[in-house]
Amino acid sequence: MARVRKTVTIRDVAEDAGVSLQTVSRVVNGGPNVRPQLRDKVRGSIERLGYVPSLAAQRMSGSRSYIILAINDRERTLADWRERRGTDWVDQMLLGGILTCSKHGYRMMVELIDTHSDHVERELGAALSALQPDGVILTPPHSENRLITELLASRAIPFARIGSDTQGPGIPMTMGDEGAAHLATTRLAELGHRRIAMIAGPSQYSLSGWRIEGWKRAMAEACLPHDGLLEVGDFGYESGTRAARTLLDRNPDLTAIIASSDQMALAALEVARDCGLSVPDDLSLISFDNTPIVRFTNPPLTAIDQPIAETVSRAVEQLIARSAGTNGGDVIEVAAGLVERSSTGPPPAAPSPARA
Amino acid sequence: MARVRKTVTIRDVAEDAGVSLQTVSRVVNGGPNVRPQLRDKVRGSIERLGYVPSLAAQRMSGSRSYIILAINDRERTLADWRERRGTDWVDQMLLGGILTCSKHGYRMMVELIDTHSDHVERELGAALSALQPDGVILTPPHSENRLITELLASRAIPFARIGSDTQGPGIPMTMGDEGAAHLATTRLAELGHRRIAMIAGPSQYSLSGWRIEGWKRAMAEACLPHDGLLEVGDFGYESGTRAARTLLDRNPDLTAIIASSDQMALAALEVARDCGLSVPDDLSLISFDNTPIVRFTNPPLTAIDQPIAETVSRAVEQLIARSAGTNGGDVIEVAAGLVERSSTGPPPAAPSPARA
DNA sequence: ACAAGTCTTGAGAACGCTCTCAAAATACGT
DNA sequence: ACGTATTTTGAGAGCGTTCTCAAGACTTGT
Repeated sequence: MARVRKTVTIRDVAEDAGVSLQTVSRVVNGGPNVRPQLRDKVRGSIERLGYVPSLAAQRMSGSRSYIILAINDRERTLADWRERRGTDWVDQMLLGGILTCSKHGYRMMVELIDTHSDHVERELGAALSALQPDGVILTPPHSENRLITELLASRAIPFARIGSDTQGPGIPMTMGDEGAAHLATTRLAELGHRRIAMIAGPSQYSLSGWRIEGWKRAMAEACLPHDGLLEVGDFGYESGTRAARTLLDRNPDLTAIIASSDQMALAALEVARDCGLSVPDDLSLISFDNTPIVRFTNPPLTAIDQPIAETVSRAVEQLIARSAGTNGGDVIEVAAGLVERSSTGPPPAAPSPARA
Repeated sequence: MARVRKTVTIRDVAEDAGVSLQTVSRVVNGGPNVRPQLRDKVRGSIERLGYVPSLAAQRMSGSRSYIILAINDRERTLADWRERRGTDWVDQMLLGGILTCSKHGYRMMVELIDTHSDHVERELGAALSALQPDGVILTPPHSENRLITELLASRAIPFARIGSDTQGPGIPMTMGDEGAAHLATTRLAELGHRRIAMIAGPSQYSLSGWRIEGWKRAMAEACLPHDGLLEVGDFGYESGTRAARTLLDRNPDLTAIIASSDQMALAALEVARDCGLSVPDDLSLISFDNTPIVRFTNPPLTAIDQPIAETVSRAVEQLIARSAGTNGGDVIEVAAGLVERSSTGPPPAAPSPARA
């Protein structure tokens, strides 16, 4: 039976290296003013004993907790998990966050918060008190929630607001929504489409507005009118069905749709199928998000790829560097890209016979 | 400008309630021997001041850290993320873990470890030293890694081994792999299939063996031979392609395949298409995992749903309750279910014309 | 060679909490 | 009413680290 090993503390290392506890601390934290010879000796002891500082103790005495907290919407995340829709935001945040955090000796924790509940403050406050994170990453819709941003500001915790450029405290970060919508629209226009509709997200989200702007700008640049081509959904499947139906009913000459989420795009695909329209022969479709599922639909969807991981990674670095304190700096923007698959193509020569 | 609020400590509460610091601690931890009247008073102060104990401080003084660590394979997880395949294990662990943890006042942290590297011990050791988790959850293939299980045992940290029933320390938990494979095979046999092939996972995984056993048992019960119907893959797409090709080449009378992962099933679907076989008319297909993507393939795949979330949830409870210490208890099994979609049906009356 | 500086090291307090143990308050038995 | 058992409360140490600040060991300039 293996002996239970006691935890190696900084004291053990100090003793082993024959130096004071404080010197070890300096070596561990890369502090200045340690003779190279001593440093090496201490490093040797650390290595040999397998010493790793306790995060809890570091937090206790020092000013840092080495924890970055990522906030997500509980309802939405749980629903996505339960219905096995995939939880792309969480996945991508983890991807971008964990790697970057660990590169700097930090850890990332995920917290789910009820946006719509009035306990937002309580829930978040509890998490902040318990964890005392060095930084917080907010995703939409939290990133635009006044209660949340003010709570964080009042506690002087640096935070990044992803998908938000509103005034106020925190580091605003966007993912090029205007440009992405513009890119998708322009691409469709180049393919020859004239009637390009947009299924936007809810207006509470700033990014919904940006996407609409990008779309309108591209339409204007291509000298195309956009009247009657805008519908609003809530990012969910059902709202996509409604929006797609309305658009197709109202515009017999419609040949392309840009949906503001994969779920709404999936819904549009289904509606098109119901209407006897072939994608992409009769109708082209571009979705936002590029979650794993859109590679496996029939046809696979052309999609705007949101650089969530990259954005979160940059947010983590910003937060760790504390470069922004709690006062907003410039908006940081990471550009989105377009992944072309098989749901886009030139418009049909004449209106599909299935229509009219 | 909002005043920066100082953290509320147990001392503030004690002062506010006019009691000793120790009494507050007892109330917070639900300790015994506190007069109801006093308890209520303290509760009131806690509520009013919004006191939440600092996790770090709790860890420092007490024996618990209130952290459960979930270990995943780094390479695999990163690859899944990068290639946007979806990271079902991580998703499901989070789903089952976060909720159950928070119900008990715990937190869950995700750690990615390189399985194949020889720093396994170093990496895991560092995480354990830094976090000092109260429990660890191991997923395959870590759950069968001697280095890991022994490291955990030597540190006396309770841990659960998911997908493993091997002897040794830790709580073994399985997801009914034998039964699930048996169920899938039986279902196909009931539909009239006689030649039911299995694409298994690598033999290092215990669950690969269990699935093969379940399949063989069901075949035997249906009085069907299983010779030449077994191929082994590595859970990845490419290996699925190879295995499916081999099976179809070797068995012109093959009418059903059970694949040990969604990726391999997807590959089999593609191979079938290449061979001009219709799924499910010419070939029925059942996959293991039921990740989000298999709902969107054409046709949507019938799949074994692994109750990962449920299993992790139970693991968390076991760990928190410490009911098992580091000595293995009974194997805990959560049963898997079959989700029928459109990739299964009766076998063709005669061998498909596309074959032969 | 000496004062004044700089670099290197260490001692001790502090962080916020829980633990152990002793003191005070209450309950119980006769 | 008294001593004894039990419950309730509090005081003080300690967890592993970093912080502040002071002391010791070198430099450097004259």
